Amino acid sequence: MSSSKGAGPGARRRRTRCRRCRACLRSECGECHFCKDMKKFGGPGRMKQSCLLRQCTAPVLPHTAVCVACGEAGKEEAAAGEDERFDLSLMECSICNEIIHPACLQMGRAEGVVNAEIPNCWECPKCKREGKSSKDVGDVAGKRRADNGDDGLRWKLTDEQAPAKKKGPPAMPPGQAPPPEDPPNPAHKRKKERDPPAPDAGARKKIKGGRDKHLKKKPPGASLAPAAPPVPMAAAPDRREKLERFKQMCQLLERVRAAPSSSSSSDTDSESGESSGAAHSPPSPPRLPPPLSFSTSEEEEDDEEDDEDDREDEDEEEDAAGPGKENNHRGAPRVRGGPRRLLAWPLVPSPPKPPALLQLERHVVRPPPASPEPDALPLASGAPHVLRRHAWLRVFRHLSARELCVCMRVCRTWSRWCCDKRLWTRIDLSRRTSITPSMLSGIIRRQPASLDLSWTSISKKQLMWLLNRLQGLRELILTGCSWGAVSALSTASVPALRLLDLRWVQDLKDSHLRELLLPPPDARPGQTEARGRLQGLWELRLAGLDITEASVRLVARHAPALAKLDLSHCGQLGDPALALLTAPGCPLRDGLAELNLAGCPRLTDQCLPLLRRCPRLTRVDLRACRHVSPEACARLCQDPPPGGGAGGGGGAAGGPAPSVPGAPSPAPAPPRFRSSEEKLLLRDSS
DNA sequence: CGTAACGTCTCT
DNA sequence: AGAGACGTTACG
Repeated sequence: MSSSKGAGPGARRRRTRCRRCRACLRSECGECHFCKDMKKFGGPGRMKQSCLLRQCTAPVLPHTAVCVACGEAGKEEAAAGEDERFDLSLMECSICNEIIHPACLQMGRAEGVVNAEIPNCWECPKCKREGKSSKDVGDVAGKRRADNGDDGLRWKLTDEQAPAKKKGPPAMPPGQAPPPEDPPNPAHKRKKERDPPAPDAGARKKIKGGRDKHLKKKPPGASLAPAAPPVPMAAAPDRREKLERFKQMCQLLERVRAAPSSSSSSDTDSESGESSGAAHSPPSPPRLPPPLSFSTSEEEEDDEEDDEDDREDEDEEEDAAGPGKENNHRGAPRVRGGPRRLLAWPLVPSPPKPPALLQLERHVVRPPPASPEPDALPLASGAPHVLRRHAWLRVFRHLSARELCVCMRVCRTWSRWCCDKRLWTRIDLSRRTSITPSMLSGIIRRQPASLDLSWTSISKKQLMWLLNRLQGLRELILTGCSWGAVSALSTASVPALRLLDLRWVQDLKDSHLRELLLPPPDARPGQTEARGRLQGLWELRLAGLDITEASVRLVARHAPALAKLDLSHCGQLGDPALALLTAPGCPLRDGLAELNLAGCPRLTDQCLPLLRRCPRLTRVDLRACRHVSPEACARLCQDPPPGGGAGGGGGAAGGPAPSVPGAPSPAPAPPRFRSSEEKLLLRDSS
C-alpha cells in the first residue's frame, strides 16, 4: 500500500510485460527452473517467477502510471515528431523513481540521460544535476533479466553467456537444446513448512517485507550521499588545469595551421587507410605478451570518459561557452561514479581483473548523431563564432586521436563535435593492457569503421558488448587476443565486416574457426547469414595459427568473397592447403588477389604451379618458406606455364586460366603474375 | 476475484 | 553472491 500509488521519490512502480516482444509472445517452456515450480507444471508454485524464456525484454510502465507533475498518463500518441513524442511520454527515473513527462519538467530536459535499453527509463535531469547515481539506489531492472533465449534487446547486458557461467537453466544460445535440468529435488521446503512458528522471526519479517521495505530501501542511497566529499578535492585544481589545456589547444591549432594542408585534406576518408600497415610485416614473436609500448597517453582515454560525463552533467551552462570558457568537465562533480567506477582510463596497467561490464550497463551509450549539434560555437557574448561547425570539422580532421581528445576538453561544443564519427573512422587500442568500460563506451560513441584491439586482454563479454553495438563495423583487428575473447564472434553478428584479423590468436584451433565461419545454428535459408557469419569478408588474416587444411577448406566455403588471405606462419599448412585453395571448384580461386604464405615450412616448390590457377592473384608472399626455392619462384614469375606439366606431385590439373606470357589474354583475367618483384615476394634470401 | 509475476527480502 | 521465498502489484 505504501508502495505504489503516489509515484514520487521513493515509491517505485513495478514494471510489467510489454506483451509484444518475442519473449512475451512465446509460450512457457515447461522445462526451466521457474516453469517447473509452477503449479501447472506440477511444482509447488512458491517461486512465482516467469518462465525464463518468457522474460520480457522491454518491460513497460503499468497502464496506471501517471505523471507526477500533471497527473496524466503518457500521451505519445498525440505527438507529431520524435522529439514531441519523447516530451509527452512518461519517463521513469531509475534513480529517484519519479515518473514524469519530460515536457512537464521545470528545468530543461536536456540533462536527462535516456536509457535506451529499457522503455521509458532515464536518469532524470534533477538527479543528474545533483550528481546522483543509480548506484545509490541499487539494481534498476530485474535481477535475472539477463538471459532468456531471446537474442533481441535485453534490458541488462549483464552476461551474455559468459564462459564461466554457472547458472543452470538460463543463458543458452538460441537454437540449442535446453540444458540438463538439475536433478529434481523434492526437498523443496523452506521456512513455511519447516519452521512454522518462530514467532519473532515471522514478526520481523512481516515488518521488513511490509511497509518497512520502502523505508529501508532509501537509506543506502542516503548513506552514499555523504560520500560526496571527494568531489571538491577533485574540483580544486580544476581551473588551472582547464586553462592549461586551453593553452595547449591553442598551440595545437597553431600547428595545424602551420602544417601543409594539401595532402591529408583529402576528404576521401579512411577507406584507403587499409588499417594495419603491419599486415605483411613479419610477425612479432609468436604468442608472447605484447610489449607494453603505450606511452602515458592516458590523457586521451581519460578524456573519453570525460566527454561522456560532460554531456550529462553540464548542459545548462554551456550556452555561454566559447573555447575560452571554463567549461571543463573535470570540474564537474563526479559523484556518480562512486568509488567503484573507473573514471579514467588507467595510467598504469591495471591488474587483470575482469572489467566490470556492469558499470556500462547502467550507462547509456549512444552512438553519435550524424552531425553533432550545435551548428555554431556560442561565444560568451552570445553571438556565434564566425567559423561554423563544418569549418571546425575540417580543422579537426587534421588532428590525431590524441589531439582530438585534447580538443574535447576545451568546451562542451567541441566535445560534441569531436565525437563526430567521421573523425573516428579508425580507433586503435592495440596493446592496451586493459580495456575499460569507459573505453568501450567511447568506442560506441564514435562508431568506428575500423577497430584495432590487437594484443589486448579484452574479454569475451566486452567484445560481445561492442560487436552488438557496432553494426557498421568493417574492420576488426584482434591480433594476439585470446580465443576466449574472439569467440564472441561466433555469437555476435557483424554484418558489415570486411576485414577480420585473427593473427596469432591464442589457442585458436580448427574447431574454433569452424564455429566462427559456419552459419549460426538457427539460421534459415533466406537469412543473410545462411552461408556463414563471415561470408562478406574481403580479407582474412590467420597468420600464426595452429590450423590445418580443414580450416582452409572452411574458409574457402564460408568466406567466398575473400580477396586477401593471410596464412603466413601457419606451421601445419603445406601443399595440400594450396591445392585446396586453387582447386577448380574452390570459390576463392577466382577472386583471390593476395595470398600470404610466408613462413609456412611445409610448402614446397611443388605447390608453386598451383598458384597459376588463380587468375587474379597479384601478390604472393613466400618468404621464409624453407622448402620453396628462389629459383622455382623466379621461374614461376618468368616462365610461361608449361601447359600442365610443371610440377610433379601437386597435380597441375590444367586450370583454365594460365596463359602464355606474351599472348594477350582476353578479357576474363590477367591470369598471371606480371612483374616478378612486385607480385612474388621470395624468401628472404639469407 | 484469480492469476501472473515483479521486486525485495532471507537464507545459505 | 546466488537461490529461493513471498508480499504485493498489475491486469483481465
